[in-house]
Formats: sequence, C-alpha cells, structure tokens
Amino acid sequence: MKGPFSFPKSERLHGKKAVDLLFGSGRAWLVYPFRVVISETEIPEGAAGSAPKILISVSKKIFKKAHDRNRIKRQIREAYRTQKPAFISQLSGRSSKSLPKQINVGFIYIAKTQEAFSLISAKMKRALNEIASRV
RNA sequence: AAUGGAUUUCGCCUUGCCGAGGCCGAAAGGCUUAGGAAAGUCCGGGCAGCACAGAGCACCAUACUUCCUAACAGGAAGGCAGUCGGAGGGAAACGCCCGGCUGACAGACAGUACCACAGAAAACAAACCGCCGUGUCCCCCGACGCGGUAAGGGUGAAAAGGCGGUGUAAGAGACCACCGGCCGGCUGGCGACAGACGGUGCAUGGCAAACCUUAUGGGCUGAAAGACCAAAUAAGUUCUGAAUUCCGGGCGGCUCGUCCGGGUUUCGCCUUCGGGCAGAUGUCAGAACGGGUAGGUUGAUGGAGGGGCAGCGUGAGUUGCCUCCCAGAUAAAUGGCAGGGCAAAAGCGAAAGCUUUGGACAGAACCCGGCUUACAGAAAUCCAUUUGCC
RNA sequence: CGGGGUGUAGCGCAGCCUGGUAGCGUACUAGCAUGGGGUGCUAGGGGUCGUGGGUUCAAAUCCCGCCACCCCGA
Repeated sequence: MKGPFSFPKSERLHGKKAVDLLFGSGRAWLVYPFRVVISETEIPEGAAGSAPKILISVSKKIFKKAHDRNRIKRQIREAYRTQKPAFISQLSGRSSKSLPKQINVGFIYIAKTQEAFSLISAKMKRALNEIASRV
C-alpha cells in the first residue's frame, strides 16, 4: 500500500535512450538553482503509468566529493517527494481532456555551493508550478 | 598528577512523522541496509577469458638475516649503521649501558662513465708556496740548476689511515705504542652477525634513487572480463563447400540404399542413347565485410569470513572446539525534516557554573590481504622526565 | 573502472633523458632618437621551478608520497 508521498524506483527516469531523448529534444529553462528539462512521450497502449518520471543530476565538476553530491541529490529528491501530490493534482486537472502523456522531467543542480533545504524546497515548488503550466 | 613519546581500540546516542533498496511471506507484516579509511588506485592474490614444447636474450620489479602468509614492494622478531635523550665514568676526546626514532641496508680490488668552481694535484697519484742537501754565479744576501721530501700553508663536499713519539739533512708506517682497517682459522648463533686470539705497516676515495653485476620473481588482458535470454543479424559485396536434380509409390537391414512412374534451367564436349564429364548461372549451407542491437538475467556477495574460549609461538601468526550470518545497489538504495541528550569548542567567571555554537575525515560499485593519504575527539596500556604524598 | 601526460617570470614556452650557470618571445620600468605618438636601439627589474620528503658535496633535473589540471579507452 503506497502512500501519496511515495517515490518508488519506477518513477525514476533511466536508460540511455530515455535520457538521450530528454536532453536531445526536451524543453529547458532556468529556475535557480535548477535547470529544468522536460519532454513528453506517448504512453504505449495498455500501460497505466501516469506519474511523471524524474531525473536528478549534480555536476561532478563542481562538487568533487561524492558525499556532497549525494546529499544535494537526496535533498532535491525529498523536496520533490513532499510536493508530489499537489503537482499530480495540478497536472491531472489540466490535461484530463487531452490525451494522457508520459512526462519526463530532469532537475540539474547548477549552483556552485550547497543551499539550505528550505530554499531548495521553495524553488522546487516554483519549478513544479511552471512545469504544470507549460505542459 | 602534569607534560612528552610509542602502540592499540573506538569514532555520537535517541524519539516522532514521511520515504528508498534487498530478503522472507498469499496477505497483513517481519528482518536488514553504508567505512576505518568505503578514498588514492600504489602493490599482491582469488576469479574469468585468451595463449602455451623446452631453453636463452630483452624488458619490468624486488634486495641485511630468519620467520609469517594464498601471495606481496606487506608484517613480526633480530642484526648492523646513524641520530636523539637519560644515568653513571672520565680533565677532555670518548667508548660502555638503557630507551626512543630513522635507514631503497646486496655488490665500487668485473668493467665503463662522472666528480662543476676552486686548487699544484680529483684517482694505474701529484709538487704551487714551502722544508732539506748540494752545484754554479769569488764570498754573504739572493738568483738559477740538480736531487730528496710530503711534516706545514692554502683550495675544496672530498687531498690518499688518525694521534703521539722514535728517527732524520729535512721527512716519511721507515720504526714503535694506542685507536681504526684488512686477512686467517677458532668459539657462540639456524642466520645476518658478534667475541676473543693470531697475523699484516696497511696509497688504491665518492657515486649503483648513473650505466651495470649477482640472486630471485613475472605469459597477456581485466567485471566495460566472461556466460545466457530477448531484440537484431535487412539490401549488397567477397570467399568456401554441397547436390547435380525434384515429386509420388513399393521393398529392405529405414538419417540410407534400390526399383517403378511422372516432372524438370541454359551452353560446350563425349556417348554403347540409359547417360557421363568440365565450368558458368541459379539454389542451399557456412564464414568475413557491411549493417543492426545498446534492454534484461547471471558473474555478485558464505568468505584466505567475523566473534569467543583453549593449546602452541618472544611475536607476526597458527591449530582445535563452540557460535554468528554481517549492504548487495545498477544514472545507482542505505535518506529528509523536527525535537531531546551526551562529548567538544568559544566567551564570561577565582571556582561552581552560565550563555552561544554543536560534531572530524568522508559514501560501497566483483571480492579479499596490505600500503599510502585525510581525520573533531574519546578511552586503555607501556616508557621517560618533573613535582607532590606515603 | 582502466591507461597516459603537464605544472618553470603577468602570459606563451625552452632547459630535465646526460645533476653544478635558470633562458627565449611578449608584457613592465628607465634612457636615447621624434615637435608628440608608434616603430627602432640600449640598459634594467621581476622566479617558493606545484607541494612534502629522500639520495648526493650539490636537485628545476634522479627516486618516493601528495595536490591541481588536461587527454584517451565503452
């Protein structure tokens, strides 16, 4: 039984083709400290997965220590997870009439320093609002 | 007790809410989830694929001894050298004893090369200033020549055993005592080596982290290895091979052979008209190129495994018994937020204490044994010194 | 995960293999030449040789450990 805040592995974006598609043909803009990339794909018939797929990335060039990257990625993940229910309802309320599509989102952390969780959370809220309005 | 040094061990605890990976279960749910360095990737091995008659050369690595180990460039114990500290001895130099630290610590009478500048001379020794003897210039002074010498001066990182005496024209291991070196056997030790004894006057540096010599070891490539499944392997090009045929029926010892009937591409040669031979084309099969695929499973977590007790060993370790199961992810889980506590730091204070901050280094990626590097702090053991008390 | 390379003056580089003196171009400063500027000529300053050890009489150079940057392999 999954709660509304759950975030299983099936909602992660992975695979070479999917990532290439996201960065090759996706739309991107800036919500500091994130660079947001989204793309939409047709859902193959029979598949019921409607939750968006998420990719989180932190540059190895900027954060050289692995445990620093891990902490930032975890904070971004938790920021998304806690605000996911609101995001889903926003999406479904908007795109109920049109054909349902699979939405892929990438969050790339581009700041040079570690930010506080409160800031990351607030910016995540703004980013999700913008995504919902652009889909 | 304080300070310093060495070694070893540990390296936050806890509550609530919301989450992630793995295993078990029909489900509810239960169990479990990062380190001492997980790091750097510097060594060694397991494991896997490929290669492989034997020997030599080349290349790379290692280098006091003995032991430990699966193995090692690692570790343990010991030897020697250097250095620091301590106690006592001595006028001092100094050697002896105890303790800590450091040592790429085999070989330089196998060979080659190099040793800048300075200096007379920098390596089968040499003589600038000197010192001594002697000859010539009539003599002295002095100059020049010949011979002896290496004590003194000066240069240098380094000057050819040291120091004191005897000796001498002046000197010199020329000779002598002490110290140092070399050689020899003896004794002790598994050995590195040590000890005393005897002999020998003893020019013959440094550098092998220069080439090199000796001994020992090393096949190459690494989980992106390797195995399997799915998908894909199209068109085309090249090479190799096969049948010369195909269909239906009967029989036998039935992956085959034989008989009968029917059908059947082309060209050349031969023919006993049944057919045979050679190639080309076509057909089929395989390989290479080209092109395509980029998902999943496995490898992959029970192991040179951890802990306890006992035996052996100075020790690194090892043997036996008992017991435990202790991450297994794959764009990559092991977390986020809020609160409490305990160390610690800073400030105030004589102290008790109060206030503020609030954990260091850091994240598994096939697995082990080491090395190296980073690290807030805590605890234990041993040693040294100082002070106090008994 | 595996392999290779580079750190020298403000900037771009040589010297390193074969150890003793760190040099070239440009930039900078001063002077000369010009009425002034550019160009030219002359002189000069500027270096922890990435960093910490070791070998050696002596290290940018030889050896070892760290740090930073770059490149290659699916």
